[in-house]
Amino acid sequence: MDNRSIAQSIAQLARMSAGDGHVCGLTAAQWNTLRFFARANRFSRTVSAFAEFHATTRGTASQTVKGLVSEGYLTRSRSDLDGRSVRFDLTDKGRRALSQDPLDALSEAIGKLAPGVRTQLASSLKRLTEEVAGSRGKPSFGSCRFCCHLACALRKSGEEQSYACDLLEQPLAANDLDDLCVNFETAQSNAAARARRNRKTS
Amino acid sequence: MDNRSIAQSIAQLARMSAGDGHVCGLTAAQWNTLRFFARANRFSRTVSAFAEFHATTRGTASQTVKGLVSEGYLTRSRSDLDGRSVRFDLTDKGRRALSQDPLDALSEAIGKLAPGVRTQLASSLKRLTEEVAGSRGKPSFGSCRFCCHLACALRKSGEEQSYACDLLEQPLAANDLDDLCVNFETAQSNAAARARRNRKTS
DNA sequence: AAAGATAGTATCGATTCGAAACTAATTCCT
DNA sequence: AGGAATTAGTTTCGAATCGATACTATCTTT
Repeated sequence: MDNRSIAQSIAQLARMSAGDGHVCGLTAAQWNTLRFFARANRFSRTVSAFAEFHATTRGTASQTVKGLVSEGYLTRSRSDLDGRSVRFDLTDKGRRALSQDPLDALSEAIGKLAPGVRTQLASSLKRLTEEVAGSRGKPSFGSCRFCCHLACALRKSGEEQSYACDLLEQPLAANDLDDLCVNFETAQSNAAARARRNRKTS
Repeated sequence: MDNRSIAQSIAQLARMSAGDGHVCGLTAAQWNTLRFFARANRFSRTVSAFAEFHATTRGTASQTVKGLVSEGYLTRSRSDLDGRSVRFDLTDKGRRALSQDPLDALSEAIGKLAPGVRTQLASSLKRLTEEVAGSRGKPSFGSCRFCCHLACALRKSGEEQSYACDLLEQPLAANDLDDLCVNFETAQSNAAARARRNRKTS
């Protein structure tokens, strides 16, 4: 099986699963949007971040989000840190809808793989995502847990660890660590970016 | 990393690669169509087979194909076996276009994986495709090489092997064996279908 | 304080898609 | 053999999607 066939089978799998049109009254674009806002952390639940993730324009993303807000799947709230910024959060209706996500057929199939095979698959996909994203100069969206901006500190009192984002200088809860973030960067890509900056200012 | 995240990263990878809009003047739908007609065998290069593969309707598929024919990427020819059937084949222009396929970024990334990892990935994807296709009662599209309808025979004269499709009763060349076919069936799914038929007629 | 960048929204036209209606050829069923 | 049911492909129509562009508001830089 050659590389091109494997690439196509990834595309094929995504197409079959992504909800062929309308399931539960939601379109494919709307499902993708709900999924994103369910997995993104509080810094990333914005129109811009979603547009980048979904590889579309902000205008299109804004429309899709607007539709979901008016149908009660998302709530809209302005940020108090940045007056331009708006954050969108899933409502209960949104969460309930996601429990019928057509993509679950794929999730379940993945669950049936042997544990070792599953882990191997996850790491291959992560690798491929970084590679492809890198080759077109886009950020690759990952979780804080593997991000170079994650700062850990042991609290004086007790054994508890506390986490924070070094870039945004904001605290992070332990169960925030696996959410997607726009600002995700690996140690490598960060070093590369730093080098680029230095070259420019010199 | 949970199953749902893995499922989403497959979707994400496909989206990033599938050509975000227009590359070389072709839309995402058109790229998918060209890819299919490049890989499908002569029994499967039809509107219906493509519609099924691409999880869309025959009407939509017909439109996309018509566009590619009028732009010179595909040729249209009626079948002489079945008066209803029409076969579409890639032109040189079509083949040339495919050499700039945006999906190649993913193919190349796959090529950089270690051989063992790559093989493991391919087999996981095959497994997942069958699983998901099975769960919604759709055929899963595979190559003759692994199909239960492949019949082999050793020619009397010489060591040469000859191949044929048992279902369509048509000869197959050696380099047809890796092309996609609508009629693909594994031994298991064939047995299941046979059992279903027997139950009905009894 | 002015210039520029960034977040989000609104509008327009082109494209896409799915549903349904339609033609033509083939197969199934007595 | 002859009519009903299927199947292959096309066409048409309306809804949804998307990208480009222009626009407002806020923040940042100088």
